[in-house]
Amino acid sequence: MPRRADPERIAQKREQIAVEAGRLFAAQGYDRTSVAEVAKAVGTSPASVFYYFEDKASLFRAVFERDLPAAEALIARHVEAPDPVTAILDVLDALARDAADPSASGMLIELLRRAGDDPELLAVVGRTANVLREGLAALISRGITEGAIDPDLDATETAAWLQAIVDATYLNARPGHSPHIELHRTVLGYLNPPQGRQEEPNG
Amino acid sequence: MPRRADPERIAQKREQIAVEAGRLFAAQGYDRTSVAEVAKAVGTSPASVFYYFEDKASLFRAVFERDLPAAEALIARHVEAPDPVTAILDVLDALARDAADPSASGMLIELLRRAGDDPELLAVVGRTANVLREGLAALISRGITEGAIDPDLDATETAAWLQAIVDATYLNARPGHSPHIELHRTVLGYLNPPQGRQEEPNG
DNA sequence: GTCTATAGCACGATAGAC
DNA sequence: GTCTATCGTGCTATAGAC
Repeated sequence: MPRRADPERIAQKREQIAVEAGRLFAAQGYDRTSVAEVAKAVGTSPASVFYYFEDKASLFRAVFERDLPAAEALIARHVEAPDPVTAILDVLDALARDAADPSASGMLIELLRRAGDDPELLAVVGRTANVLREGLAALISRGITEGAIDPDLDATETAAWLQAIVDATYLNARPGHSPHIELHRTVLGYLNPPQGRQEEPNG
Repeated sequence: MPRRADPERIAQKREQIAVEAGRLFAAQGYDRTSVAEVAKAVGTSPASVFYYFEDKASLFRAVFERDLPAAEALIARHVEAPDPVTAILDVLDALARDAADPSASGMLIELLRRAGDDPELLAVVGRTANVLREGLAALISRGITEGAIDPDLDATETAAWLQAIVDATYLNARPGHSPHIELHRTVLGYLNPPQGRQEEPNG
C-alpha cells in the first residue's frame, strides 16, 4: 500500500531491483542479461525498472555502490588493530570470502570488463578500491615501522599488489576450494623481511 | 592472384582475419565488436568473414588456438633446465610479458568472460592451461626433490596458483609498470621452504 | 571467393493510458 | 507508479548475383 511519495519505499524498491539485477549480471553477464529479464525477476515491467534507474548502465553501477560503506567499515574495524600483519590478513580474508562462489567470480569479471567502458562505474569502484588501498597501505607502513614487514617495500604499491592477489583468488575459484591457505602463505611470503631469501644481505 | 583452391592462401586469410579480430576484441570487447567492424578492418565484407569462420564465436576462439603450440614450446624450452626454480621464474616471466599492455588485460577479461558461455572455447584454453600447469608442476616436483621448494606444497595445486598470480599481474597492469619484481618476490616467497616463516618447526 | 542486400531477431528505451 | 505496446536501432547470419 504505497501512501504518498514515501521516499523510503522508493529506496527499498531500488534496492530490490538492484539485488535481483546483481544476481542475473553475475550469472549471465551484463550484455546477456536484458532489462526485461531483470524486470521479470522482480515481478514488474521493463518500464518500471527504467522508472527507478536512468538506464541499464546505472542499474549495473548500483550493484557496486553498496560496497563503499562496507569497505570503509572493514578498514575502520582493523586499522587500529594491535598487530598490523594479522590485521592485513584479516582484511584480505574478508575480501576473499566470496571467492569460492563462482557467481562472485563472474561479477568480478563483468566489473573489470565494464569499468573500461563506463567512466562513472570506474569512479564508483575506484572510490572503494582507494579506501581499501589506503587502509592496507597504512597497516603496511605500521608493519614496516614495527619491523614485521620488509622496509624495502613501498606501502602503496604493495597494497595495490595485495588487492590484485585477492582478485587472483577469485579467478582461481573452484568449488569446495578455500583460498585462505594460499592467500596467507602468499602474503606472508611477500611481506616478510628477507630472512633467508637472499644469502647476502647488503652491507 | 588466387589460383586454384590454394589451401595456403586460405590459411593466410584466416590468420589475417583472426589477427585483426583479436585486436578489436581486446580493445572493445567481444559483444561490442561487430563482425562488420572486423570485416572493415580487414578490408572485406561481413559475408567474407563468415566464409572463413563458421560464426562469431569460432572467430574469437581462433585467437586463442595459436596459444597452444606456443605454450608447448615454452615448456619444452625450460622443462630440462638445470635449476627448476629459475626455470619456473622464466616461464612465469614469459607468461607475464604482455601484462603491461592494457589491451592484453582486456583480452584476458574477455576470455574469462566468454569461457563461461562457450564450452568449446573453454576446451581450447583448457588445453593450453593444462600444458602450462603440468609443465610447471613437473618443475615444482623437481624443486621439491632437490630441496629448493617446500615439500609441504602440492605440485599441481601450486602450479594452478602460480598461473592465477600471473593473471593477477594482468589485472594490476598500469602503464610503465613492470610486474617482474613483484612476481619474482611473490613466487619465491611462496615456494621457499619455511626458513623463518614459522618459529616452531613441527617435531 | 567476394560482394550487396536483407532477412530475422533481440534489445534499450519511450509514449501514453490508467 | 505501473502497465502495454512499440519505436528505432544494431546485430548475426544468409541469399543470391557475379
